[in-house]
Amino acid sequence: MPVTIKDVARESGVNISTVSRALNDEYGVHPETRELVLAVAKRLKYRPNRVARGLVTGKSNTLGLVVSDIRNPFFAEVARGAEDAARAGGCDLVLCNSDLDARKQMEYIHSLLEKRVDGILMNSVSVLNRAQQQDLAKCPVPIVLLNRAASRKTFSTVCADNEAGGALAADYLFNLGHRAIAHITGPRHHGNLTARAHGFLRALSSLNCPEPLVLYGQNSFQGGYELTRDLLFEPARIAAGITAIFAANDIMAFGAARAIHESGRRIPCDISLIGFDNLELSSVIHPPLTTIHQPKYEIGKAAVEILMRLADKKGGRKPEHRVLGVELIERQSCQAPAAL
Amino acid sequence: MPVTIKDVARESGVNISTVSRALNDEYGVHPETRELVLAVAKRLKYRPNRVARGLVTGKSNTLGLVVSDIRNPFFAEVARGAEDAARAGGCDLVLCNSDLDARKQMEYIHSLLEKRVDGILMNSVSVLNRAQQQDLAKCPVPIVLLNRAASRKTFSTVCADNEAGGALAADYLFNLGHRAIAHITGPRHHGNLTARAHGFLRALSSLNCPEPLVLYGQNSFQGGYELTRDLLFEPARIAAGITAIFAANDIMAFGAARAIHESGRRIPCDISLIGFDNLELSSVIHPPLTTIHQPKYEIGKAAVEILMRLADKKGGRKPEHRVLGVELIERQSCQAPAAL
DNA sequence: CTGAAAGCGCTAACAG
DNA sequence: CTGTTAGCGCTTTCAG
Repeated sequence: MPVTIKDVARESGVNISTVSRALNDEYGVHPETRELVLAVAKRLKYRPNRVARGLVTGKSNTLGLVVSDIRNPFFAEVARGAEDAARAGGCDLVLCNSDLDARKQMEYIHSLLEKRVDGILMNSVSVLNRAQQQDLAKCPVPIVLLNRAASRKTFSTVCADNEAGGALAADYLFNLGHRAIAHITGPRHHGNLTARAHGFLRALSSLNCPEPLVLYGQNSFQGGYELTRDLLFEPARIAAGITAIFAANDIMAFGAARAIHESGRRIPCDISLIGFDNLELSSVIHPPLTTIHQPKYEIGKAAVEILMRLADKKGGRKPEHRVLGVELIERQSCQAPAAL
Repeated sequence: MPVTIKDVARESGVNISTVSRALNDEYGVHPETRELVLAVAKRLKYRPNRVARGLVTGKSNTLGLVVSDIRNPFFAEVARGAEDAARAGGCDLVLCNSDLDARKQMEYIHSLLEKRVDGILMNSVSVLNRAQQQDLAKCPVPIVLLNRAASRKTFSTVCADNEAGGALAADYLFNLGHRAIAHITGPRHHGNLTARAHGFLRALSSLNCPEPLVLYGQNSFQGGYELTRDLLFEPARIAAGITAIFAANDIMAFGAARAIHESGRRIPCDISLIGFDNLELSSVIHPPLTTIHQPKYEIGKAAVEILMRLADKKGGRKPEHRVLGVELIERQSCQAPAAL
């Protein structure tokens, strides 16, 4: 039904390969012929069938993006960066939500491969078992891991400098005068969060600050809420004198804020609170949250750029690793401790 | 490089068309042959090339999703619903961010058509000029408009019952005892917001409530903030006695909350605030926002279902219109006015 | 039930 | 510079 290259060829009295060249090549076709072909194509509203082209070229100009859940504002931002970069490079992005489920994730990967995507962006590989990871390693297209440190040699990675971010938070709180600090974070072994904690603790210790209280829990609003509630309500807690809290991410910080409010304390007068991520909402809550900015958009963008470079040359596809800088965004959730 | 249907055929000693049938058809092939083929396919780790298949069948099993910005949590939720439904139906979803820019939007549409998507979900068509809309109308694949009332006969639509939502807000505030109410909303002519305002005003008037103050501004955090600030600070404002505000959406409500805080007033003691959308963040802010829930996930899901049904039968592709219900989510940002 | 053959729409040598 | 000829990997008649 739609008009094909053949129609254009017939209508302009040339061979279809000439049409193809006129439409794609920069040269190798007489200017006049090209003009003619282009004119006819336009008149006929010809739209090349990209799947046919893909079949012969072996490239689909499509990238796959596998995130746990696009509703997570972090990934939404990454996705936007990725999509913009993909579009700039002439690629489409297909969206997959894995829910961090290994089976689902593998299904998506295979589905993407069947569609012959040119590359895949993925936010986590850690839920996969050994066999699955090896399966992935011999994937025919390049894969870049979002938000993962450069551990696995087989995949490219893009992530923020989590350790530096942790250190930034430490310096800031310390310089404000805080000495009794708590850090609330997710599970004990979680690549990014662990790196943040590490940077935080190291910076504090090099500042000769008393060791902070570190609480592990769920990496979620609820987790941040519960951890903080425990911190503030348990009378036996050493935490009695805590003047500042560093939450491993903004979501947890939101939970912490709720718990702080409920305890009748105020931010920042009674307790300073600092987060990590700089989600858009962190400027929306009251008081606006001071936090460590992660370049989410740039992470997506960089990942796609790596992917497209890798997809281009069939040869040297050496994995590439990129660590992006973070920065402190000072808003209104921190101040010097009351005691000072 | 990857293993093709030909390899499977050779390896199992049958013709490629038999392989094709064994893999796709439910019948018409001898059970033993089928077993054999399936076994060989598995052993060889055969993955059908879906673009090749698409070329001959004319279907890509791909849907396009064009939203203004996936970072808008509303669309992220819609996208998730759409993706889940698409996946359930064996389709992929390609993500496009139009920024509500007409040119970009048309480029995406054409790009999607070149990829031969089976259908398109789109969140707005109102930025397009007449010619562009007509162009769209004769699009070879079905299009469903998200979040649009069933005005245009040419496209299918899915949206929430905005008017009913506005009425819900009105009843709630009125029953709480509020009589001096303000409604802050976006531009004067904005399909959804207008419908909300309409439902709100109508319900109030049928309740014999004094007419509320309606303020038009930007449909954004900033807009909500500025409108509310004007409302609270302008001494000349009739608004002196306002006890409740209905914001046309949660984002504006967040802005309003900020302005209210800054004016030294408290929610809900001094002013009640109700939003619309029920974004996830609305339960995160302090105090948790009472709002009208819109079934965002379901909107995406319904849209994809319509699309897939329409894409299936080449024949009767009558546009379909669906209006989904809304509901009041009572949290802590509203109470009876102090005067009572 | 299975094989042979045609062809989806396009690109890519290879001649001319 | 342009036409001819092969396919890309698969589905789909059409015979057998």
